[in-house]
Amino acid sequence: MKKLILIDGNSIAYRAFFALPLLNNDKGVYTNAVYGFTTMLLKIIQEEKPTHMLVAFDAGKTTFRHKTYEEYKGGRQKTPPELSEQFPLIRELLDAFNIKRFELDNYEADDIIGTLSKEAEKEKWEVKVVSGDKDLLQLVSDYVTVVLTKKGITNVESYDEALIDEKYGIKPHQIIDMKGLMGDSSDNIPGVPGVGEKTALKLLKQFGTIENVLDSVDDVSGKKLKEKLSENKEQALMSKELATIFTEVPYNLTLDELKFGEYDEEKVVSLFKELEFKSLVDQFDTGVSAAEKELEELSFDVVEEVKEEHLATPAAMVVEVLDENYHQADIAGFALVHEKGRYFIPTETALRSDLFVEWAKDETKKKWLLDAKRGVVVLGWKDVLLDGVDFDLLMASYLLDPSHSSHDLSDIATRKGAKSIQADEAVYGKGAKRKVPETDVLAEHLVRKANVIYELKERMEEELKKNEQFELFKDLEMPLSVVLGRMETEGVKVDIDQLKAMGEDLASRLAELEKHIHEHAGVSFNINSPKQLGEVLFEKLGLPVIKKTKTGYSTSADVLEKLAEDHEIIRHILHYRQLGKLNSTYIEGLVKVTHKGTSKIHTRFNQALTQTGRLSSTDPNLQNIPIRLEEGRKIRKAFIPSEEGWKILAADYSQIELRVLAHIAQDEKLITAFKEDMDVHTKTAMDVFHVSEEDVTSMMRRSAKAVNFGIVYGISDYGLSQSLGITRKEAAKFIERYLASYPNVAEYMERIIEEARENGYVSTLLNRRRYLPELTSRNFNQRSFAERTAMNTPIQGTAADIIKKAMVEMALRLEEANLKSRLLLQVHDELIFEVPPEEVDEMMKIVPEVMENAVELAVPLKVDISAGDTWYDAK
DNA sequence: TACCCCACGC
DNA sequence: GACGTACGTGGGGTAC
Repeated sequence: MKKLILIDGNSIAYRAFFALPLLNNDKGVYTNAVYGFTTMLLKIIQEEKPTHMLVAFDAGKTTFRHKTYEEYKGGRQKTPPELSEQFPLIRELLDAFNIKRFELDNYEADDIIGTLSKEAEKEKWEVKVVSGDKDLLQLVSDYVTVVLTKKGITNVESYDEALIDEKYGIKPHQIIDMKGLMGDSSDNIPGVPGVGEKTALKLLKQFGTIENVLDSVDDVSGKKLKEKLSENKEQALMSKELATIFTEVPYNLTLDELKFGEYDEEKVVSLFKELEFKSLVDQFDTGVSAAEKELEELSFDVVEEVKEEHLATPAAMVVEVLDENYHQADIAGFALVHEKGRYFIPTETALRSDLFVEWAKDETKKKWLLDAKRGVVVLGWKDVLLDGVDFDLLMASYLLDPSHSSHDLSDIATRKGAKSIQADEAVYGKGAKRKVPETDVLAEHLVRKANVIYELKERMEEELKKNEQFELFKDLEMPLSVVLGRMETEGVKVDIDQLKAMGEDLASRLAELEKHIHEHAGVSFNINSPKQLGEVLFEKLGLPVIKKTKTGYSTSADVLEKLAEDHEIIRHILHYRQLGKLNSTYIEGLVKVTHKGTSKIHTRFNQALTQTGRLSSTDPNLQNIPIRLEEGRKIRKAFIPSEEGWKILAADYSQIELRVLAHIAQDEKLITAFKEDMDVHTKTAMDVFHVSEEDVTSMMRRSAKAVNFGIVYGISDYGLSQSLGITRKEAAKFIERYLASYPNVAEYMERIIEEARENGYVSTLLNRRRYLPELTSRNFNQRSFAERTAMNTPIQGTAADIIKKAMVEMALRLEEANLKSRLLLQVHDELIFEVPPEEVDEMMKIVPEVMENAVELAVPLKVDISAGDTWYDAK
């Protein structure tokens, strides 16, 4: 049975505002109406357990009723600003709860509610209307109940036909007749003077409707009343009209769209935190609430010896590893859920079973996992091949909405309205306390997880298909996770002795520098402490303070650069910082994670994290190995092929983002520039400064490059001003000139923002999505940020799509051609391979071919490639 | 342990 | 006008 709750947003907000004292949070934002609204909402959800919900708001000042009666709602007190400023927060709240809200010019919330309640009634849904306004009672029927606030906000009364009859002695449809007669001072509906509730009801009991009353005025008892009725005939009819809810509002919603149930708990909690609704935060915070929730009984078997019957497919599969870093990690246990049953399989039982191992590697046996790469890699380390992965809930969740910061199964389950399960953290503990629990606890938790995966697979795929993201999911990200898993498992070989030698060299130079700096300062202090450094520079040495941070003086590189002239010590400090970074992050950091026996580093690529679709790399991050300064670049000499005589081959896309921009914006000038393989920064300089190629100075090119950079990364005028060392105004002018030079780009920027506002999201070439709810934010910064994101994400995201596609195709090609070459790393626009000497020539041909033809754009894609003995030499 | 500052890559 | 402004990861310091 479907149950629809329709809430009169304005009415409830007003009630809440006046019922509660003016609360505000520490930022001075008033929150009492939001708070009241929230408690009301939660109560309704909890008590009514609706399947569908909608909150309607009044839009604007005038409605069609003003045409009938100019004075409609006249004389009303203006909404207090303390209340109006809370409406955007209420909208935000509803969005966080994934509750549809709706408002429409010319119509009141009542009319929207009326229309939808009639609609739902036709479908025989149960409808509850929530408001503080008695007018709504006219909607009551066999299917529709109206819940009116009594005192305060959570004190309510449900009206059905019987209660209306009991209270008023009339039918719901007569409510409008009652209003017509008695009027409504709050809406400035006149009614008939001298007629109040009592008289109105008496008349209606006798005559039924206003029309009948007026037609039979002669039969009305009381001389005065007769007179009043005759005199105010028109007014009474008009009043009835005004009180009548219009139930044919044109709306573009379907009832199905009002579905309620899946929402982002994180968003809700973070909004509650922002609003300082402490009690609600406690109630909602994931760990707590999930742990407290009663879990439904779920039966399962613990497998003692793997048999055929345990291995039906398709099967949801959990390969549990507690360590965040799954490389060479212990498996805590397995769970399988399929149509034949639910099973927990202890690690050893599974791994020593030939049946299980054969099943795992059988491509035709379909497996559904959460984080397939994790499962594949961890089993790979145990020499168990996992094939036939047919569904990855992690990837599905990420593609549907990358903005969720957690893809913990319990979070996904909550969001998607699946059976709730405990968060891993609640079962395993966190930090130092994290450990494998008792077997029965573990077994049940794993089975529950597999069960959720099993439950959600179809629905997630449906959603992906609806979004036209199924191909992206199935043909790109899923195969890519296998490719990435292989890259991670393969690892990159490092020359550990060379790293250590560089470290020793750095250490001694750092000691030298430290001595110099302390001498210059006249005091011994920790140079790595921004606090101590700030005190030395700005208090002891009295250097001018350029910038402050929240906690003290800023000592960032750009600040220090500005002080370089003022004191000799600054150069040394900058150098110290540079070498210190190299030593701690890159030398010590890399040595720490290099496997002793194999001298290899196994990073993990996070495929479900960035908002744009790029990958990220952790433990260690191999996507930020130094290159720009020679000193740091030398680190790359330590990255070597894993086999004697092999080469490192690096292939990078040239200006892929700007090529993508040229394509998306269909900008002829840019397209031509790329077709002619021009230097794009020089070309930009020519166009922006209106000079010929010969007249482009290095300064102009540098500026043009910075602007192009800004376009690609979506930086603001402020960001551009920082990178060019100019004022914000100048930077803004610069951007303006750029856009004037490339009108199609300017047009694209406008169009994409408009489109994003309409759709609520932007997409890439391969339909990757990013939702941008802040585009309608009342906060200038949030909105501007969302606008830049709207412009930038399709560019960066499409570039990510392209290289991902190239990776998947490259893996296929290597296999087909039976090549020994291996893909090792991806650095956003660059692929790193290790290649046996006899394959170098072939790879130098194949790699660019695959990369350049990954997709077809209006401009050619260009790949630069080179090979060398180390990563350093592949330049 | 959580946060800040700083710095590396794209 | 809006006062904070590409995306990531990681190391070191510091306050709790």
